[in-house]
Amino acid sequence: MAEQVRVRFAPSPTGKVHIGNIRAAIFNWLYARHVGGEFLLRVEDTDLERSTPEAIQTLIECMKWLGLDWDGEVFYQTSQRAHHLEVAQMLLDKGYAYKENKGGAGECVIFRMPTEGVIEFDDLVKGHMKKMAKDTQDFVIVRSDGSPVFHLANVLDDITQGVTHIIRGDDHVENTFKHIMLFKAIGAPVPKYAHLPMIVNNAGKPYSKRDGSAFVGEFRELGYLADTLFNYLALLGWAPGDDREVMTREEMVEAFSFDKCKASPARFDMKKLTWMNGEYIARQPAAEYAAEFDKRLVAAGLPIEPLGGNKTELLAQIQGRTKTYADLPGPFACFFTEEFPFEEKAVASRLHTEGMPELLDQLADRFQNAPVFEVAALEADIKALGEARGDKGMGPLVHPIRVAVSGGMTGIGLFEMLVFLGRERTVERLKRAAQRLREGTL
RNA sequence: GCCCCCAUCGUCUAUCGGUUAGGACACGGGCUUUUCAUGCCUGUAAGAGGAGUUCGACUCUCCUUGGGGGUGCCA
Repeated sequence: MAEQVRVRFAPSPTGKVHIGNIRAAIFNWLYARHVGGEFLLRVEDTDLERSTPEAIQTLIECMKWLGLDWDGEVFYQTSQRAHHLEVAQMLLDKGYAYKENKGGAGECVIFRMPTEGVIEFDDLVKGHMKKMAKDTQDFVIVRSDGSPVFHLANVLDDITQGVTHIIRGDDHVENTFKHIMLFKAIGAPVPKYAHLPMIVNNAGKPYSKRDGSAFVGEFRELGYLADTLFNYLALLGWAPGDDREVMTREEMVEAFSFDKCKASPARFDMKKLTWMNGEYIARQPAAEYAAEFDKRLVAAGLPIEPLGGNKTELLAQIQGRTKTYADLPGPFACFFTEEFPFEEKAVASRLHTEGMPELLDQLADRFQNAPVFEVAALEADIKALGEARGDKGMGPLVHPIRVAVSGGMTGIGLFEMLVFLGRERTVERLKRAAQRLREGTL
């Protein structure tokens, strides 16, 4: 009977959750779900300075937001202090560790590393790893102030939690040689290890907050979906082996394996993340999208009902054009208020031309007298007018109308836009723009 | 300095000795439509360098170079 797989995510709560860290959580989760094992959450809160209840709360919120559900109760490292110290004493008694007054700070407990032979292990992603014992050094396991050090606490907790696979960042490879000796000294089985490559910036250096958004919360605020971030991060250092990229959780769980993990660092590409977010937004249920849209309207101080037209139909037009929620309401503010902003560049390039006020007035009249105010009819009419004027395409008419009516150069299809706004409002906005151009206030 | 690891388009990656080295993002061109988008078609673009093993190397071995990690009474 195969042993039950048990993995863990063991962050120290620092208030913010770094993407490199959460990616380790994602890989742990993916592996646990793939093999039907358990995914545990251990909070390494031994740094009393930084481990505040708020920091722990933030961590848990990020986990929940990303759908990284863990099994069992949250395990707090501080609860194990007595046990850590007990084992340290045992190690001392058995001669695996010794006391020393290093640098005069008082006596600390130091673990003895071997001086001969090799220490080796098979990393699930990096392959066979080995180190000569002579290249290792003894290390402190209990500080002179009596507190257990990371190495001791981490290993001991993994033993008491019954962790079978340790999946963590590449920066821990060197620690592994120490930890293996600790497991052996304690007489516990050595778990399997999988070290994930680091996420780096454009310069190939570790990705930090200086490179842009580096914390989970920031991506959330910027309007990225949890599913997007999860999917994108899963693809940094792992690929299913075929050409799939946008995948469901189930597909990722099914396809996950360590031998498809890369051993080299991966760069974080904001552009691809944004593209993927657009894919996820386009696939969102309309109601969910509408709820997010409303949040952004409220945040912008706008009413949640459009000035005219059917909101559901309007959002259906906008949804497929949304890359991130941070873009909202942006160019779509014109559907909700008369106080929409005019983009300076758009005005300069499309409206500040000879005879524009007259043209806008002419168009206003034309719309006023159009027999029907519908997409197809309006499009045919403008096309006809353009041809009569000898224009090349509809651009010379469409661009000015768009800017006059919406303030910008992007948005939904122009004629759909006009119909949503309605005849009256369209005519009024065209005339107002013409007037402001004459006054020089636009 | 010493130790460990890594190396395919600009980026993320596929390839597990024999391929016109594939896909995606980004970028360029075209069509739908010289309106915003989408969609579709399409172009540019890669095995760091050098030895070796082999009938045959991106793939295996070694060296060089480049990059990353570690070298705390941090985690």
